[in-house]
Amino acid sequence: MTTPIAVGLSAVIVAADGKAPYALTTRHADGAAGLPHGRFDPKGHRTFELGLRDWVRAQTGFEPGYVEQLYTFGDLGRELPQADLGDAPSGARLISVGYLGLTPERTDISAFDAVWRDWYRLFPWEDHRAGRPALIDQALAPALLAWSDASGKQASTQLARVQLAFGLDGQPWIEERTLERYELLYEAGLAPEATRDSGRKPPTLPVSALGEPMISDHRRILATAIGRLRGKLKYRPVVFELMRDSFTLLELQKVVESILGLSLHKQNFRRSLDRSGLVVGLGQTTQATGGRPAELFRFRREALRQGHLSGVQTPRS
Amino acid sequence: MTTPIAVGLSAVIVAADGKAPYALTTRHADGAAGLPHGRFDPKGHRTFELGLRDWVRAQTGFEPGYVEQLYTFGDLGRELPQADLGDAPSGARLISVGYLGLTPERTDISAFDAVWRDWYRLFPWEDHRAGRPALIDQALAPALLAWSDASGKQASTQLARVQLAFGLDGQPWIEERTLERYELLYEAGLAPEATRDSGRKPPTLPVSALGEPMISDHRRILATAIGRLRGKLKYRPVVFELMRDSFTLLELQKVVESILGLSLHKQNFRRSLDRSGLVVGLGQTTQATGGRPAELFRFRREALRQGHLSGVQTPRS
DNA sequence: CCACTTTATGCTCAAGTTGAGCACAAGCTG
DNA sequence: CAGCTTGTGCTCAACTTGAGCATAAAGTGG
Repeated sequence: MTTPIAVGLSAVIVAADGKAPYALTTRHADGAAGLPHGRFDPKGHRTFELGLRDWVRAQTGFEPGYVEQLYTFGDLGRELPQADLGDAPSGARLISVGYLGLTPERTDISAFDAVWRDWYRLFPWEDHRAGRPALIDQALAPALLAWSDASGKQASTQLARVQLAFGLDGQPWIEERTLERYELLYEAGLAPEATRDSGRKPPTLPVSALGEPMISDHRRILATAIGRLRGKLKYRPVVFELMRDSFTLLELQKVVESILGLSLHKQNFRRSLDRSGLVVGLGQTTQATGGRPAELFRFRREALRQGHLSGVQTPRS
Repeated sequence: MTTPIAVGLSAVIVAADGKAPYALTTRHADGAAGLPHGRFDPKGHRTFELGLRDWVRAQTGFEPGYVEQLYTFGDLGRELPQADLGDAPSGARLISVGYLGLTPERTDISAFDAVWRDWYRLFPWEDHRAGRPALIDQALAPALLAWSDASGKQASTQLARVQLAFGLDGQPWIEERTLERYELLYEAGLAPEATRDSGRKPPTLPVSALGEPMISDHRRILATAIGRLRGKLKYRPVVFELMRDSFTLLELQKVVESILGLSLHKQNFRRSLDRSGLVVGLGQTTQATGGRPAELFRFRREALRQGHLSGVQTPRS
């Protein structure tokens, strides 16, 4: 008797505005958040992507545009509780394929039990736009250092991981290392998910420092998505999937900043955009913002055809 | 009655020397090449990676070191013929998870039905070290352009894809687009695998231009691996997984060149290495090469701990 | 031993890019 | 109109990159 395999498809659908980046999430029984997800149906779905689109549509009413595969998670023991896949045969081994989707618009999903959730509520340590969050050095770092200290033979390795991931001890903060940071918190038993999965006692730090947990391994998938998107912004013109047809350069910058969780140098940001050839001015201006009216730009989709596929530069301020 | 799912694990294990990059391949019944692969066992394998290591060891005797996940392929219709997974229930939907492994040494695998195969025999159009291969413009481009021309309404899209992927019409050759190129050849019916999968008539171009086919979707997985490795070299210090403990800078350069399929500017290559802090001279020299003895270097593993994780620069010559 | 070949390595120079910031422009508000 | 807000142009020094010249240190054949 072989163990059957069930494949779960999960989607991180991202939208962003000047204030925050949002992930499309669903609400579950006890108020826990989850990603839109469902079981891959070998009969009904010709490809993963089509299956994923079906599930997202069914659960949130949202119709995904740009979509790419993120990672396939197959580890035993991370995915069990609440990984509600409806008709999955009990006792099945669950593996899950994560996808990243981008959209310019937070569509109306009020008819569904779904929310566009500011992802920094789930990862409060990731938002450095207003400087390094105090909770890192006040709450997380002490707990992580204590854990690494108690890691016996591996103490020095774990210490190095913590320092690199969280930018301690003079290390720079590298925004793409979102997954590494989450994994460390999980391993250190600081993520509520970890203690849920293992039956250990829950962490003592408050949710305001540890972020809101999610069902199953969804926060891990979200962390993967954030890290990937932060990296990809820089070498592929994907931000534009998050923008409407026309936008001002500041709007674009704010979106990039919200995704990266960093603030950028304004003049240099626009200079690099200028040179990149990725955008063109429309000659029109908008005065929606208060000060001097800003020129509207659009993404030069033609640039893709011409092989321009570097991303936007991200000069820190 | 639900359709069962079988998960296949496939490995692209790469080694390289000054002459060529090699992938560890297995030999099958009719002489066709394949990748080490096998079925993921939900009972026996705690993680994909462990399962993969088991299969590679069993089929080739090779013990993988560095390993990373590449992509999960789930499309219907690409994977059927010869995807011999032993005890897979017939009628199962097969999905396959590809992995990339790197090793400094072409270990002895003569006891197994395995070969270290120069990957440019499978992708002859990918090797530009001695200039752009004539077969692109003489054989592939005409066939691809004819196909795009015959693509009806999509003709212009397909034309643009071909030009971008193969560097036609003034476009630059971008070495990472390995998968895009293979996909185009597949879609155009030029890959023997495509006609095998669909029952259409096989292509008329010779294997010397189209490359040797592989079983199942293995050449696609290999193309994915090549593209990923070519990209990753530049932003993560992974080349060193392909080097022995000590090496000369020219050896390193040759390995990078063989992976990229490009030749590089020697002085600038070493200058950038120098500045990167990724290597240190050992003070010893070797005169294995004929001319003036070269200094031996080693990878500064400490650099990883210090957060240096950019890759090597690749200044084209 | 010397001219010559081969590989290794140092160095220069112009052009371009980046990081940082000053200054001015063009709206709105009280 | 002063003062605030956002937008936009421009400069300057420090670095990086692309390209190539020049020299060093081995081996080889005469």
